[in-house]
Amino acid sequence: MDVNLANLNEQLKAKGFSLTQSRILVFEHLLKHGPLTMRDLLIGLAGKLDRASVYRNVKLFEDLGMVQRLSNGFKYSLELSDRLINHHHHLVCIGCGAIADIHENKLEEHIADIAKNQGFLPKAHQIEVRGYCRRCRA
Amino acid sequence: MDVNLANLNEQLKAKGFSLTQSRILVFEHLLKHGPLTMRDLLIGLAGKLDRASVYRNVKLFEDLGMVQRLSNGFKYSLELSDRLINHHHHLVCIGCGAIADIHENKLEEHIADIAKNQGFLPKAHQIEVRGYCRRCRA
DNA sequence: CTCCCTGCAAAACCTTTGCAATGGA
DNA sequence: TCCATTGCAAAGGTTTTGCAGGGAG
Repeated sequence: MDVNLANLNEQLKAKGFSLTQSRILVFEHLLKHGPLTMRDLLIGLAGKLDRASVYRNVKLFEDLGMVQRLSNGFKYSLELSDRLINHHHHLVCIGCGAIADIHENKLEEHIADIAKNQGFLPKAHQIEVRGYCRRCRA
Repeated sequence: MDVNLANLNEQLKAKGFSLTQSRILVFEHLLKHGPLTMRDLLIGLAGKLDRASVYRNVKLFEDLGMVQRLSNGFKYSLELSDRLINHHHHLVCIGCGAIADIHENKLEEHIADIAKNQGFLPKAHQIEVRGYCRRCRA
């Protein structure tokens, strides 16, 4: 069994849920296609799985902390959570659309500190910086 | 006229739109109640204004850059934009949906520095921290 | 064999749109 | 007055739910 599917199985069993074909399909689709809107996820799984089951399983995965919802402009996307993929943020160029990653531990700590100072228990966060990349700033 | 209403009027007139009772109601509701879900905005204005007009005017305000959407899981909240109120970010409670503001100049500088270090000219950014507020962390 | 899980269909929401009437400048 | 704007009603989308049958353990 694939290491990631093993992970899914482990998470489900730990809470008394079953490893079903439906759940494998949803999980593998997210694993393969990265951040997806619910709409694209439904389209991608159409014919293999009922809409209701997609919604129910996405909700379950979220409750288990295996899937997170990201803001993506005004839309929302689903992706496997930080526990399963590398956590990072993005610099998005308004000029050419290029996307660069941000990996900054100090920034992560900074945000965690601010949340704690307000009595908040942070679970996830997202940062998006929009601007011009080196080539487009001229 | 209230200084904020004057601002609304100015923004509308600059693009050839009218200052109507409906628009005043929507604007004042957002000004008074801070970040609101569309649902709460509709409820708050029920009886004074038709749903369709709320949607149409929120959309207009967004186009004019006077209102911005905040992600809140799969939902979203609306608030007056940075041009009208101070620039800030949000702590969103997964438990009860409460939204608290973050005002941290050091964080702003930190993000600007990271962008610059990658040759990036930042124009805008958004940060969202999701977790549990003091009351919900129990 | 026993429930949990799924598909189906309908219900419940949420958002947009067409049109005639109204009201702002 | 003139045309943007509104309310109404209906359509179009999205998400949730009840229930009976099917699959995992």
